Amino acid sequence: MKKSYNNGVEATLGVISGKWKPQLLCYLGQRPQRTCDLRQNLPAISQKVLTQQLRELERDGIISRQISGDRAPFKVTYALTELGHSLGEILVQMSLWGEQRANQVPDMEVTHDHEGFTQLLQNS
Amino acid sequence: MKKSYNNGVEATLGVISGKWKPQLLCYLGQRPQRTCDLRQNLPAISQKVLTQQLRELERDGIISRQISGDRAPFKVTYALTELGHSLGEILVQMSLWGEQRANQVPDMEVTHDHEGFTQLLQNS
DNA sequence: CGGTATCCACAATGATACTG
DNA sequence: CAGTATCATTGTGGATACCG
Repeated sequence: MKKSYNNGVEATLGVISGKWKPQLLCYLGQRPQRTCDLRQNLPAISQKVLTQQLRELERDGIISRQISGDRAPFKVTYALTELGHSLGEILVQMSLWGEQRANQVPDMEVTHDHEGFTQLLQNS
Repeated sequence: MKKSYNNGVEATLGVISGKWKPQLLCYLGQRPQRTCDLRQNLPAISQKVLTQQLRELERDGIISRQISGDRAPFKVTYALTELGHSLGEILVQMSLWGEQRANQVPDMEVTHDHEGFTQLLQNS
């Protein structure tokens, strides 16, 4: 069945929305990473949800998945695709806007700055 | 309690994510609107959820709410704030990215183009 | 007209145990 | 090491009735 959105904003949100996706995109923007690397960067995520979010990003063409090894233990590496890199400008802008906003609202904080996402831009 | 985000992207998503928020921002970007106007533009939304999403946007400083009339029936008008307008560039970029993507994926369509959001930019 | 209150359905995320 | 299966929990949105 055909997926229909009212506007492009919703379509984009459909790709980057997800509890861990911004962080995953940030880390993968720096360099390709193995599953265990991602788990180390995100200790709080469960195996199931990590796989879920990665599968969705892969299905949407944002990241690639490459397996090496013929038998367990396998080595799986995820990397941003060209389409993934094309999200760079949007993510940087969103990051900057969110940071500015957090600086103006007392009860809000942003723990990591936008630098991670700017690197995503450069590597493209 | 202090709301904490890992990065600015999540903070921004916290503001614009919501089933009807992109459409609400699009319509309010054109001109201020009364509740009944919004309901007419969005026939499928329930009263409860409409109020919910508007309250959240108001709490986040994206829109303003003005009541006129001392007794029922009241007249309530919503309008984008300056902060709301500052989302314009991000929304336009997201809209464009989403449209391009829909053009490349067979099973995806975007029914309204980005023009609505560009008007949001001009009125600021 | 605009909004609230209640109750309900479903989607998204999480915990845990298990597999090749 | 990476992933799946199952079940529990939570959050978001929807249906309906009612209020000033």
